[in-house]
Amino acid sequence: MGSLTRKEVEYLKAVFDLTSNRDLASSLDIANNLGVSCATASETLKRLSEKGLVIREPWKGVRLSELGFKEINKIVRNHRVFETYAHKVLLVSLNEACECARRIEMYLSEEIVNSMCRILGHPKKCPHNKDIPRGIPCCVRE
Amino acid sequence: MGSLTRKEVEYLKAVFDLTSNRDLASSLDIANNLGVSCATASETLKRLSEKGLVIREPWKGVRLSELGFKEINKIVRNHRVFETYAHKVLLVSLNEACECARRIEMYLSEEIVNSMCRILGHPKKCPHNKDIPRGIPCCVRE
DNA sequence: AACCTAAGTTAGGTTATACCTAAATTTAAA
DNA sequence: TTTAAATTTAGGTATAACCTAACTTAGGTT
Repeated sequence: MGSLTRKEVEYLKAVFDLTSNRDLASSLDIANNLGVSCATASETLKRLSEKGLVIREPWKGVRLSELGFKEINKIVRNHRVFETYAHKVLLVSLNEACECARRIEMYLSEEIVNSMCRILGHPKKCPHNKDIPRGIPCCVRE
Repeated sequence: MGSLTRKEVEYLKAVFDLTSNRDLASSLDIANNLGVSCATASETLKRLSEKGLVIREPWKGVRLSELGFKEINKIVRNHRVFETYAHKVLLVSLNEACECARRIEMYLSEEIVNSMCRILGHPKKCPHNKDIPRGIPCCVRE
């Protein structure tokens, strides 16, 4: 429905990162990750669970819902494709590329990102050596 | 100081456009342009004048301050360079390019835009045939 | 010169995001 | 079983954006 705010994206990214090992991300971990109080984190996560983006197990932690994963995976793809393109093709410093990617990641369109991805030859890793999520049907046939 | 909000950028763009002919843009013109009430426009313009981005002549209208012009000119350049690049190099439809440009224009960095501009050969016009503000020292020597 | 009317502004209210501290509450470990 | 740490709730603040209704001003008409 209503699209995500910048902060909500930050929270989802934190959940995404923190649950790469473990099953659940705790409010405290997320609070530390984002530099806010535990109460604020808890509150925002509650809102995100009401929007259906995370699954909350009260007093335990949160994980991404299917919808939440789809959303944030797309944004992570946007970030990593863009920063790779900016660094490799536009010849901008990696730092600069990453900073700009962070600001625009949630506003980039699939068409533009897929086009950059194609030009780059569908890279599997960003310059930080992190995985670039596959685009379907950009990198992979349906 | 505090950077611009998206809405503030919209207001500055409206002032930019509306004052291309005339000296002052009225609250009503801006309100119509943005689809808000006159009261809301007046209020926001007051805030922008407190931030030093527009010069307000109460009961008459507003114009961009030097700072406001510098800010919005940069954003307009970002928009037009990006949309040109997306259309010409990334081969995305003009509509798509413009839409995405609108969303990211205020977050693009100078380095990235200058790099796109260089690759395009420092074009003077965007695909809508509007002027692309010169980058200094990108398009023009200082 | 007084007087309308349209344009512009102010006053007061609403909603939403995003933060906080302090006070509960729950879980789990000693 | 007690207690400490983690978590949540309650209650509060600030800011951005919007609104309607009431008021003010400027400028053209008589």
